[in-house]
Amino acid sequence: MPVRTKPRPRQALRTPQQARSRRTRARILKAAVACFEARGYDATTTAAIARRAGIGVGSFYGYFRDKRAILLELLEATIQKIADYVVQSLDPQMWRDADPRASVRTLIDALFHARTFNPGMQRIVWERYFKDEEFRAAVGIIERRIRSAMEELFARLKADGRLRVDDTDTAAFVIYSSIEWTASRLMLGESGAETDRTVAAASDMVSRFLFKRG
Amino acid sequence: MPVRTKPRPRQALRTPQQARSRRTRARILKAAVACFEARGYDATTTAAIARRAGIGVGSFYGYFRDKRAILLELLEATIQKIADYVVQSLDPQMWRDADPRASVRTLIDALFHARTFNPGMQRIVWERYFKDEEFRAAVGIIERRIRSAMEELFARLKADGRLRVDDTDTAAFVIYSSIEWTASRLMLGESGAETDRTVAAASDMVSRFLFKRG
Amino acid sequence: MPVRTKPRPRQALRTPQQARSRRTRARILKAAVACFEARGYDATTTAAIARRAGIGVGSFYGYFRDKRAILLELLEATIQKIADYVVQSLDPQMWRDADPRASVRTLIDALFHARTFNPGMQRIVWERYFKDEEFRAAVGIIERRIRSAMEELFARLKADGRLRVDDTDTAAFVIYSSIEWTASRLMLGESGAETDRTVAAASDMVSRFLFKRG
Amino acid sequence: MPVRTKPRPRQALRTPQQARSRRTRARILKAAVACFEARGYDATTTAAIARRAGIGVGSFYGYFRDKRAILLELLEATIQKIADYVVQSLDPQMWRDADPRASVRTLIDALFHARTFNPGMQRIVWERYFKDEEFRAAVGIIERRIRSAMEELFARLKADGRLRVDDTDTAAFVIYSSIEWTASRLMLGESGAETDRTVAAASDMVSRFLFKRG
DNA sequence: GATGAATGAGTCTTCATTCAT
DNA sequence: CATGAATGAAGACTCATTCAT
Repeated sequence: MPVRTKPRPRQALRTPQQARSRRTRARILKAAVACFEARGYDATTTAAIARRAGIGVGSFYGYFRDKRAILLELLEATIQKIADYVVQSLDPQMWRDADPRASVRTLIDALFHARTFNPGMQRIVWERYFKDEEFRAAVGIIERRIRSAMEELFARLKADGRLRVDDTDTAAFVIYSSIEWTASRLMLGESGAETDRTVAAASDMVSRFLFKRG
Repeated sequence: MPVRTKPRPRQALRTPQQARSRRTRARILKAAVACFEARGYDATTTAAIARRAGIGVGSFYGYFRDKRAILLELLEATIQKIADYVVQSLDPQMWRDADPRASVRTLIDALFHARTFNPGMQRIVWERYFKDEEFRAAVGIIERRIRSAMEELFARLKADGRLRVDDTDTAAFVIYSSIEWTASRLMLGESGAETDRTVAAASDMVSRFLFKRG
Repeated sequence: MPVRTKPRPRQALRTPQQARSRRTRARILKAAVACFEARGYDATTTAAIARRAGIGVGSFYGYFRDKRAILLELLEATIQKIADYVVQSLDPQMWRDADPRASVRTLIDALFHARTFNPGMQRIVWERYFKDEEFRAAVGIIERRIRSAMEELFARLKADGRLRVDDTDTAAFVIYSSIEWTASRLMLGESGAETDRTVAAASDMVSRFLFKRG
Repeated sequence: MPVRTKPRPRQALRTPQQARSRRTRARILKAAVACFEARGYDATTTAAIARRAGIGVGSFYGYFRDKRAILLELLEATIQKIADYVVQSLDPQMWRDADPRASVRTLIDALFHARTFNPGMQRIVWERYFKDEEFRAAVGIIERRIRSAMEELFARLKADGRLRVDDTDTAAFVIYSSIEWTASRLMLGESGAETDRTVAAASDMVSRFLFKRG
């Protein structure tokens, strides 16, 4: 890149309205994910993504700022979904009415299931998580929403005298991080554990943690 | 960053016997860790490590195959220590004699404490974990040893009728992964949780999971 | 270039102390000038400079930040020399003692001669002048020093009643710019004028401008 | 910026006869000038011109071979005007009849004024001048016409014994180049000089150069 | 043993130009 | 005719690794 005195405004991204353009955009996303999964994020070059998408290198830059933008977009597209999905299972009404064990099981199921929304991305997001503040922030949004919902729920249950734990905020953190990683490990393989039995054990652990008759 | 697929033939490593040589080696290790912590693993160049260690770039290669070897060595040096340290807290004799809650607390303490053996390396190891099979393998050694010890312990306790859980192997995995990540998150900051309260909560969770009167 | 969250410090430039290194540096400079002259500044690639210097691309960057740095260095190295050289010919003592026509001729000679200090660079510096603020600034230093000296000299001569012009500062600017470009055009060729006759004419023009009996 | 050595075969240009087409052409020219002024010639992309002109990139090529063609066209459109305008002020009849000082003043005024025909293009043309032979040639046409007229005029005046200078051709060159650059510097700013005083000084310089009683 | 200059393959990124719609 | 998506050659720059001194 030639040294510029005045930084030139980055060339505008294509804003795809036409059908062909949208299809190309989708092809790039798909190709990128495939490359990321196959060789990891860092080892994937823009050229490789373009080749796999069957387009020229230059076209790539018409749609995305760089490969990081793809990952960020994919992540941000799932953030809402994941958080919404899990928060559903933290509905106070449900927890009041239903059997505590069943409610916990529903929550744990949701937390595990949320990991499967974008299975191929799991490892990639983790690969990025420790290197990229923006990624941590994006993932942090999910965590904040879910932990907040847990904290609120636990506070109510505690006020109703239905909870065994006192320090509900810390409990929310411990439960969240425990399940987050247990579920991730399962998805990433190499854990030597089975999904059903893991979900069951995790449910037991959490419900006994929270409830006397858990 | 050029990602090398095929390793090239390399010059033989010096095996340092002399005092000065050993000191240089130590300086490189220290410099590398400092660089890794400061800028992350990938962003650290061999030149930067050498500069910080006060040696020439060429000399670096006399001591280490590459920067990856440094991390691997640092990791491998801690593997034994960590595993040994945690396994101590899984001594069946102790668990039979002591109060279950106290035993669990000792285990949780050990698992949290083990993370502090090489605090600056935490993030770096995680950064590497998802990208490098050999790293996962090294970390896996710790896990396997600890989970094995847990499985054995739990099996005995179960045989003695002192355990609430049935599926002891899965319980071992769930407990291990839960605490691993909870402790990591704490070390890495940004969790918004306090150490003491987190350890206490984690202990409660695990002991209630395992024992009727936990 | 991968997108970095934190900008990495630019790799340090080699500071050549050893003989070989100094020779390489000189080779690069020479090669760069040759390339610039042959194809122009913009059309010269770092690779071309490196090839001509008989070194690898990477080596180039060990010595210079980019090709712009070369030009700037060459320019800055001449700035002092040129300004000093011309300012000499503006010594008030000399102008008081000597014949006005002779003094003017000495000045014009100096201004023309200064252009020959780095003949190959003339066109390149001009090529850059209009595109690069830093270049204009560097060239501006020469101008400011010379015009200042002229202004001071003219003010004194005027005070002595020896000058025909009133607005001495504007006179200094007009003389400076006139000779600057006339000399440049001569060096760049295609003017269809001869050096000796041009210098003579310019001298006449300036001395008649300044002095009654010029 | 890729510097093309060999021009590729190109699609035929549209020859606009229709009103709309001519309007589009004008819009492109206007947009190009605006871009050139704003960012410089080299930093202006065809896409930027097209965007500013409100047309598609592809359409651009229907009207101009490339951005260079635009500049060349703009220049060539002014060449006649500038030369004609200045040559007017070199009319021998006028110089014979009028006061020499007034004639010179008229010439200098014309030379300065000619620079203002296309003020925004000044810097751009200079930016191009040293890089592009065809540009130098185009600008050279102006110079040749004006210098020829000057040479002829001076020769006559000399024959009439009204001129102080002997080497009239060289005088024409020196005067032309002097005023060209002095006027340009003024237009480009950063000279620290005022227009009126500069024109006055330049007039004095030239008239004293040419005439005894200048 | 130590040094650091030299290397060049490998990445990213831009942009003039074409051409299917 | 207009459009703008697609192209890919070309250029800048980095950094792990070697090797002559």
